[in-house]
Amino acid sequence: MNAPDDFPAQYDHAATESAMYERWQRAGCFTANGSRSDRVGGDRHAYTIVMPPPNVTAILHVGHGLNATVQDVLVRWARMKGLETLWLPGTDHAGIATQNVVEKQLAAEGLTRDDLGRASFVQRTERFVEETGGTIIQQLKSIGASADWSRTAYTLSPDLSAAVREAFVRLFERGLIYRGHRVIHWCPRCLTSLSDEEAEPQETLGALYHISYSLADDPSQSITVATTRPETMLGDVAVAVNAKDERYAHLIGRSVILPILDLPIPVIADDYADPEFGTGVVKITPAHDANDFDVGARHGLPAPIVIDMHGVMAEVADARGRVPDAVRGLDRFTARAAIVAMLEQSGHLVRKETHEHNVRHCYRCETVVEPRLSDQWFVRMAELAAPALDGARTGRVRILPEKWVGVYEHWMTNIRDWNISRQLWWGHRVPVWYCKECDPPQDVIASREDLTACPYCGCDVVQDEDVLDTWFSSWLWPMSTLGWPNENATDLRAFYPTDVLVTAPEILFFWVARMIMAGYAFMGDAPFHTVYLHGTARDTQGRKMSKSLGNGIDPMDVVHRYGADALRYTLVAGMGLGADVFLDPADLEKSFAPGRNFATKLWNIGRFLLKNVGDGAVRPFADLTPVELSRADAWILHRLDAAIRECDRAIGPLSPTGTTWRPEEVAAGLRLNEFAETARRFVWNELADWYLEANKLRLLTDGADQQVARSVLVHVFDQALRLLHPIVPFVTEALWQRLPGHEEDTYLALASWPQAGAARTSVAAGQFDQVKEVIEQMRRVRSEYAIPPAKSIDALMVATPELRATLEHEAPLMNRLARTSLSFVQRAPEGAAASAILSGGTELVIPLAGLIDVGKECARLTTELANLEKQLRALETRLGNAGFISQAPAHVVEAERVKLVEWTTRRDLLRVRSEALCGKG
RNA sequence: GGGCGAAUAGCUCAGUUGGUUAGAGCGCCUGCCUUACACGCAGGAUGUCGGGGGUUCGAGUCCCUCUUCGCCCA
Repeated sequence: MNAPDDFPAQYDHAATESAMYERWQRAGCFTANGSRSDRVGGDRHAYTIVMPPPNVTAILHVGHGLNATVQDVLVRWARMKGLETLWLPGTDHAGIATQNVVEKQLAAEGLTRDDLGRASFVQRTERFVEETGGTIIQQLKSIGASADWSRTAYTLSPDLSAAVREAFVRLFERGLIYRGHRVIHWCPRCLTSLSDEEAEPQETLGALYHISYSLADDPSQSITVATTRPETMLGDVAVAVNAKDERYAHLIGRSVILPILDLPIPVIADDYADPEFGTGVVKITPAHDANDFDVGARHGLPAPIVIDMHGVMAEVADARGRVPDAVRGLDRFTARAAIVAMLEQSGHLVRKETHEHNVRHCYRCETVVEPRLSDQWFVRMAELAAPALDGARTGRVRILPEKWVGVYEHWMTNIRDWNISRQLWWGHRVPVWYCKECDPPQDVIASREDLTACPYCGCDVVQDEDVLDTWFSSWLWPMSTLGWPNENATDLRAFYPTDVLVTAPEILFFWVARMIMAGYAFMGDAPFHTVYLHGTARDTQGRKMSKSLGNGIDPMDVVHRYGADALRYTLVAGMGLGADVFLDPADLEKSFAPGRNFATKLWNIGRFLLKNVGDGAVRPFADLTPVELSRADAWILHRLDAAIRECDRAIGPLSPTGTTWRPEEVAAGLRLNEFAETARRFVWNELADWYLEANKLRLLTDGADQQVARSVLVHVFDQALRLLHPIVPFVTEALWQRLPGHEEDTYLALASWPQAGAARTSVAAGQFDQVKEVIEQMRRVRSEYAIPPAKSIDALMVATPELRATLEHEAPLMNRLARTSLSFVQRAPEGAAASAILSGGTELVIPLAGLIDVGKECARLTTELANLEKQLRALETRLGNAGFISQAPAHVVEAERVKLVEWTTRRDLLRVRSEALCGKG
């Protein structure tokens, strides 16, 4: 099994990964069993993460990879901790996005959705989803995502659609869903309304046009309004000034003449007019601006519509005679130029200045959004927001990084009603029917079941044509995927509430906040206790990776070239809490080689181990007695304990101790980069660089000690593989399967998480640190004086009495690793020599007559001595400070005293060396 | 315009309640194909912790202020 042939010097990820994933799946490693959850009488705590569902037709990009990797690390860790772990995957039907793609295909065939009609358009979209959907699921598998695919959900599936209906009807019955007539965001390309969140503001350099309106009763006077959208003036019904604005107070109640149309419109007083902005006079266009709509409503003004659904100038409603022939039929932006030209010609354009402002764009097609007056369905949010806000404030839900808490609270406290209807065909149809004859109690009928006749009069009914916002299904995701609204569903009882929600901050409002509201509204509890908002993948210039910029990295490309483990390692290691991950799309080697190199390093530790231990039986680690252990053994076990503790601390508690997070633990954990770095450092810099090197001699010498070394080595590597498994699952599993004593059909993916022993100082481990320091100092001297690596050199040690026996015993090891020939002496000899003072006061002297540069060594000693004396003086001052002694905690003062002794000894020894080499003074 | 946050080595960033001589990775320099690994080994250099002020025995860490940058919302 471990023949040299299948253990090449370099790890072959391609030969390992997909086969390993298959084995995990066949063994059911990722399948959760609800009946084992202690919430339904089982014997294990449950741990659940619901995967943010990618769009069903999406192709995996780095953002998905990053998101999935974070979740997979957490889930694999929880699984190893022995929890009944469910990572529930799925996809989102993505209303606008998917419909857009299909419409583009149709356009290529010269067709529109209207040519097909609703039913066949939906059919065609379903077919498209069947053909192309699911690609991303295969891709997630290839990066190692250990989701429970047997539970894969889809927002448009019958079960989840039923949940959507249930949620809608319940909210309708509670009076929280209503039909509203108001100005909403409209995409003239997608031909649908958008929620506030879907209309994304973008900084745009536009113009502010100052237009003069003459007074109707005195054409010699005029006032100037400032607007960024002059084309909407055709729909103006008033100009507003602030009542407190003395400049205009005398005009209130009079009329001005709307240029071009020559229509008199009133000057009204409204606080909406900001005296500080522009000229302080604002034109009021109720049908084409949400704020103006409110002003119009306050003043009982009409709302003429002069722009149609396509963004084209037209007399749509209440607008007879308002759109001149010259602009009728023009696109809004063309019309803007035409209107400006007309104003210029008639002398009404006072001036035009460049103006930077935010213009909202459709988040799916980037088209500039048009405010549009229409009838839409809204969810009343304030009542839903209250418990969700409370949940964050009381610590029921924590949001990490904490800087987002403020943003969340601000949004929640200023929440606006949610427009949930979309004029699309792809999605959940609004479950509302209109009776053709009678007038039902709430005017319309919201129903869980499809209606064919009015339940009140039996007459014909028609269903609302609109579909629901995609996010109206997404916000139910943590419940609906577990079986809600069936409150007896095993999964719902076993796994709800879930634990952590991992996503990008961009969808904090779109999705996360709404899920929390839905959780409280429908289940009476938050859907998760932790929101982990990770960073964004960016290129080296800090630009977000995106398809349109062409600066993305294809994760599949990385998987093929460097392996899934390399991808995951790079993403995790680069990801501070909430920090963006910087990658170079032009140089994959730079970004991903470190991950691949680490996998190879692990692989080679495995090779070394197999070569030196073989795959036969090894003494069980538990049988070893402390006296059998070498100092190196004690040291690596001590380091292992420390590494486990640090990893645990970095990744943090699985869940809050009680039902809410205590203030001191709110920010704890989820430092995946620290977790990765700690584990890497242990394996590479401690296990490989020191323990393996220190063990080479022992492993070559047959006998009882060799058996101890083998046992410790296998144990420590086994533990290290466990620590690293959540980050680099493939290479660790492949190695773990080859460990001596591995039992058939057992998987690292299900192995238990390492447990740290009690924290304690180990004398033997401390002694090994001394040995290590000697070797390091010897290497430094060798390097400094360019002593050829192969040349062995003599070195003298003046050891303190308590260390002498230890150091003598470890001399063979030191000689081997530092290429020295050590002798122990009572006092350092005179003469040209390089030296080092070790902690604890041991002196290392390397007589190098002829080899060393006395001046150089002298200068080095002098600098070291000067630095130390400076530090020592500062320390003495601190200890001489009455305030410090009396007010600092005792352990801090004590530590400073210990330091004083240590540094003084060192200073004295350095001074002697310095004087011996450089002469006194 | 309102709110939130950031500024630490050449680059990207750690530094969770103030308390070792401020760390890591990458990059850079020097030397090594030392029988697990050159995707490797050994050694090395690099910081007025953005400026100023304050609180404190003690500040990268807390407070104020200025500068620069970012994010969210209007």
